[in-house]
Amino acid sequence: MAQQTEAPRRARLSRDRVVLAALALADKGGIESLSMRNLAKELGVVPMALYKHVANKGDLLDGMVDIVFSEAEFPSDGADWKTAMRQRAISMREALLRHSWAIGLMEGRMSPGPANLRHHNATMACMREAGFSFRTAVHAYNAMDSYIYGFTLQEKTLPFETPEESGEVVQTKAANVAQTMGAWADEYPYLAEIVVELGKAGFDYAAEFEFALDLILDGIERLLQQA
Amino acid sequence: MAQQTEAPRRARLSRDRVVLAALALADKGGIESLSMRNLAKELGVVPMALYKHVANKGDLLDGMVDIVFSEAEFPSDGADWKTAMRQRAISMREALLRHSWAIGLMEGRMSPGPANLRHHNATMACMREAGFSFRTAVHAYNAMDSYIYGFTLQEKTLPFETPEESGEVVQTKAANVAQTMGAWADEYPYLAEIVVELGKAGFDYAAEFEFALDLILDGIERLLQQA
DNA sequence: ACCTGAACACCGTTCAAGT
DNA sequence: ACCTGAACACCGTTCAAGT
Repeated sequence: MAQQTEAPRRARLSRDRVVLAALALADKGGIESLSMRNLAKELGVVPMALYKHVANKGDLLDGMVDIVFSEAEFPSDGADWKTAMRQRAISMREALLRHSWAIGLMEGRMSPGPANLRHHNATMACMREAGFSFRTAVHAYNAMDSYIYGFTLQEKTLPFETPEESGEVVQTKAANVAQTMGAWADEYPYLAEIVVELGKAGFDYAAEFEFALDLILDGIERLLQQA
Repeated sequence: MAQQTEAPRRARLSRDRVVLAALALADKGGIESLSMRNLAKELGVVPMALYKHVANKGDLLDGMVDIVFSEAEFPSDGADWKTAMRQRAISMREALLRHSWAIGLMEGRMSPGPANLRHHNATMACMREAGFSFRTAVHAYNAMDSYIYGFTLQEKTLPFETPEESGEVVQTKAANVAQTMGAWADEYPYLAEIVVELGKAGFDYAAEFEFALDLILDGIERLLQQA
């Protein structure tokens, strides 16, 4: 009783609490703001207390990445492969936008978590059961994931804003570009076109994502028809 | 004369020497081994000496990224768009493999260097002059770059080795996967297929890259025929 | 003009100690 | 069993001083 009122804000630590707090911290301030020391402060604890619940910072990142996988939809049994793959891609982009620090960490970690395994297995299952050969399914999976990771990687850093937002950031970059181009602006007319046109109209990331996604899905569909 | 023999290994610093040494350091030990302090040591100088030649670490990275752009081929005037784009993609992948620390930094920096500007302008020029509309050229450029960045991002971290190499790393991951899967191995048959098949046969990254690259290029070509 | 040295506010992690 | 405190070997960068 006395203990409970003495430190009411300091619930017992656990691996889940540590990993979820780390995820929230990275979402808010970016991966570079996630330090063991900052995380400890956020949890009202001394840095070393964390090491009772995660082995080290890499183990912490493993846990965070698996939460991101758990947020991405995966194909359910018997779904039409093309709509299932389309939905998977859109859902994965959304999860990666919510947690953009995760993009470069999704495939590289050596200890994949349960959500990771479930996701990859379900995606391969969907393609194989739709009639794709093993090798063609690998090609198709590679094409889609490379596109998803690459698109979100750019989306996270590109300065072009969505049509709804102001063009403030674009104008900063445009100013920098103009400065760098200096007197040679005439040398780069097509680059100027991009800066001007996308600065004016904005950049609809969701529509842009789906454009090339459908281009790739149509290409994959053709592989199935040939086989 | 005396000065020259007194400190023969310590040539005058310059921005170029600093940036090139930083690039070599990142290539050798990864971006996490590139610190201002390590770089200074490599150049036989005290950390603070670097700040006379680069404004800060971000400015240093800007310089490094532009060197990577300078190593990637870009379409020359009047080239056939499809072969030029194919060659650009292959050359960009090769440059990114040599400098894989750069993948997430290529498009985000706010102060693009001269090689960066030249590359983007030449690529847009090639598409526009081939008859693509501005919007379609943007769609196509986005599709290709997302794929290139995403593929190399995975290639840099994926544990599958090329057919020529031993399967050592794959077996480490396979062991980890098996351990995580534990008694539920039967739940993930399609994942097991990947681990077993690619563990046996290896993964031909260059061929895999070109497979989906051609799929995308064919899709883009169809856009031109429709317009 | 260019380089140095000391200092400040940070990192991840180990180790021995407290409760 | 869980948390703490001090310490070690690191970061990027500022500021005042040297040559």
